[in-house]
Amino acid sequence: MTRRIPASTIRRLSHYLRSLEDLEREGGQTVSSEELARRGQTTAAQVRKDLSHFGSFGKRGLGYRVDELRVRLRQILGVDRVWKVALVGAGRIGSALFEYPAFESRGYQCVAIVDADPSKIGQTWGGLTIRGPSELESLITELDVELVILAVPAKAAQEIAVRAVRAGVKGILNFAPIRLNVPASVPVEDVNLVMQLEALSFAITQRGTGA
Amino acid sequence: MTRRIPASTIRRLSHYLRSLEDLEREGGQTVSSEELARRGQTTAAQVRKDLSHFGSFGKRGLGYRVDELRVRLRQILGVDRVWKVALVGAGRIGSALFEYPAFESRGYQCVAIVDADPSKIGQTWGGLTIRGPSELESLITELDVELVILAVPAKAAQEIAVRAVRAGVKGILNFAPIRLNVPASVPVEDVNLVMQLEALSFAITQRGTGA
DNA sequence: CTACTATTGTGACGTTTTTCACAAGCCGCC
DNA sequence: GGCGGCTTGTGAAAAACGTCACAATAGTAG
Repeated sequence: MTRRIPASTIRRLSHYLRSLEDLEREGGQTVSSEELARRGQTTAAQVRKDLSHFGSFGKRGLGYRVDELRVRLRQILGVDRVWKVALVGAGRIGSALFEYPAFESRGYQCVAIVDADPSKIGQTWGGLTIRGPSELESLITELDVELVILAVPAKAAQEIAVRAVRAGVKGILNFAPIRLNVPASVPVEDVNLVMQLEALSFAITQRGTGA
Repeated sequence: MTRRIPASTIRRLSHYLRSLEDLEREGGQTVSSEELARRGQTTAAQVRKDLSHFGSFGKRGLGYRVDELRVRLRQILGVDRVWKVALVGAGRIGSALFEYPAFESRGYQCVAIVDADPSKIGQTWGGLTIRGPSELESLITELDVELVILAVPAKAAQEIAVRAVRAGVKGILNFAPIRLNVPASVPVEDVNLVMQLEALSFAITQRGTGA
């Protein structure tokens, strides 16, 4: 039923979950793989194959029950609970993230903010006081932080990452444009806007020349 | 020499380019596929295969000349020139992006800012006046905007996208959590932080249960 | 000039991911 | 209860992607 799951499957599951939430708001009771495919920019067979990695959730001839599949997907993705997050780096990006509504509403709860800038330390954002970097480990331990959002300059990122992992953090969302060196048991997701812009300029350039 | 290029290859090229820039700063003259692989979290064979899609840039026995390969990669990725960008949505995310230094330094020049909030229209950011949504098309046409960064709420995103494309925009960096419906000839890159967080929680959850 | 070292470029191979096609199963109707 | 329309779940086929191994070749030393 499950072995190694492709990263692309996970991305699609995430998208199916969003579609199911939309469907629920629209009052849909059941949905077919065909319909999920249409909303997810993929194929019906792909939807069924993705889901089949984890079990069989549909009824032949009928499709999937929207509420049931939504619950199952939330379990699979591990978002059927609250994740405590520490935001490290209270600059522009950090501030934008902190106010990002999709964030809290999806179970990612920011319980600590850390920044190195002395003029920021002690400020409060939405009831949360910004702490200094020296408090990183104690905050993680005491508040049971499992995820760190790393929004600090490249130079500082590696050190923070190592310390956070040592303090017990289980995953990192990394905005610094470097490859973090952490144990393989700690997943890291890189957010790399420059790379995405370059993918755009490549696609546009290619279209003009190549074909 | 070139057919259809995998998206993963493009991502890696982007990373090689960054490594080459680092190497140049460090004063390196030449570099082997081995060294690029080490810095790029991949294998030497993969590096050579990626590059071979576009030509043969190295010297056997010697490796690649850093400056030369950097120039070639910039051509391939289409970043050997300035791209004019319009930022649509001057909220938290838009503001963070606008100040993101990696941005301008890599040839993405923001030439227009648009927002629907009347209290924002007329403000200036770094010498640029924020315009209302009605001016979208004229700004794109008159300033030769080729890329749009879409940092508006989900509800508004689709309409803006269509209008931008009609006005001649060639690519979109989309922060709205929806799948934009635009012609296939216009590449869209989605920035989806929730998806990346869900990939983390999946990886962490899986590690605990599965194995 | 030859031998030796280093490292690329690439065809052959293996693995992973996607697509295809269809039997199995559910539902409603007569 | 049997028939027909739908839609899933899944092996098998195809395609995409990554790895391997090695011939080709640049440079160097003797």
